[in-house]
Amino acid sequence: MRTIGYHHGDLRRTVLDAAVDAIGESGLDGWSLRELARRAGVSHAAPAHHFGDKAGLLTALAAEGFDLLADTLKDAGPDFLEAGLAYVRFATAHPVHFGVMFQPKLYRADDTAVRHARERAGALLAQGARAAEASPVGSENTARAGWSIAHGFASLWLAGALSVPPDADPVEAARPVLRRLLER
Amino acid sequence: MRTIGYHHGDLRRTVLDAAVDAIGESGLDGWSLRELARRAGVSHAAPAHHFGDKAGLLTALAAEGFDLLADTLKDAGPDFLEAGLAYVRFATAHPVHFGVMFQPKLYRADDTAVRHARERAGALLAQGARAAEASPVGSENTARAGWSIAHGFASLWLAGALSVPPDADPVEAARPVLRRLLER
DNA sequence: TCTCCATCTTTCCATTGACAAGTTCTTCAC
DNA sequence: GTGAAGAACTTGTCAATGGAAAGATGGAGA
Repeated sequence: MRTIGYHHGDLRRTVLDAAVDAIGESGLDGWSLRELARRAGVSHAAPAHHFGDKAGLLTALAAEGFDLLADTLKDAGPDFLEAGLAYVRFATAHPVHFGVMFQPKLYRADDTAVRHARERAGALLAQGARAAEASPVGSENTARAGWSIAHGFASLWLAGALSVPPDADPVEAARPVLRRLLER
Repeated sequence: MRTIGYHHGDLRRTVLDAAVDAIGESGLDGWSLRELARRAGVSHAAPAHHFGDKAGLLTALAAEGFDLLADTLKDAGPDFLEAGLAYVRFATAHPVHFGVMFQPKLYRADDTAVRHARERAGALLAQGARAAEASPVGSENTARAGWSIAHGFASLWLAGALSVPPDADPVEAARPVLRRLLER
């Protein structure tokens, strides 16, 4: 990989990383394509070649996010609780991706790469739900409950809405909360 | 209320409503202060007098959102399930407010009006959690579980992530899901 | 009636997103 | 090894935007 000269070498990756940094620092509307180009040391129009426009860049981020989520869920295995904790682990490890993924108006949700990655993650989520509920009766609601509680906890954590010690581990904080859904 | 002449009469309210419309149509970055001013029939700098800047307008929206949420929770009473359903009802009835409220980087979360409204809503939420769990042991996790599942369901519903009939009622769809947390 | 001040307008500038056209480099067929 | 084709990037441009500054308007109270 070269980093000097007319051809950057890995501009697509560099701009995506810069976007994650910039959005992480300043929020979903505190960044510009031109700023990313400056950070990457290229001209202001270079990112457009790879992503088209802002929505195109966010589309790439969303696709990458669903893929990372699927990877995390796959590593966690089919256990219901572990899948939920993996979901929280992904969201807190990749907060920018997570934030973009579930704001479909910001990107092209019907993009092929996004659809494939989202379906892969969805299949792994459904697998975790089937592990918890053997009977098919009501299994859809069980799946939605598990997805909801994991998604909700992650969202509230990232929004800073939960009053927790500053150095707390989100996954360990989530464990007793997600358990509430299983044990009673 | 007048709508012509130098003084608009109720520009603040008008611009807030226009912002809700615009964000609802085009998403959180598909709107501009100048567009809102045009919709309201005033000069492009008029909104700045009431809100300062974009973050100021979103701050007003967030404060209004937490107030509306508190109102909805108050109407629902202290029952745990009803509070959760009220949470979903608020989120789906005011999706733009809900979306802004939990993206604190977009506005000034330490604003006085926002803080007061958020604390009022938080107190009502905590009251619903106490109703479910008499013993103080683990009640914090119960509260977080309830908030998480309601927040998660609402977020996923608004993101279009749940596969449901197009005319389905979100509150009725949420009922069996939230029940999973109570009955087992 | 006079004065103060909230409300709104006009003017201005740096920044941005997006497009068009041109330049540099790489790759691959022959 | 060479030359054509295309990918990667640059330069130039334009309308739109956010935000600030300074001025105009009119309502409300003394």
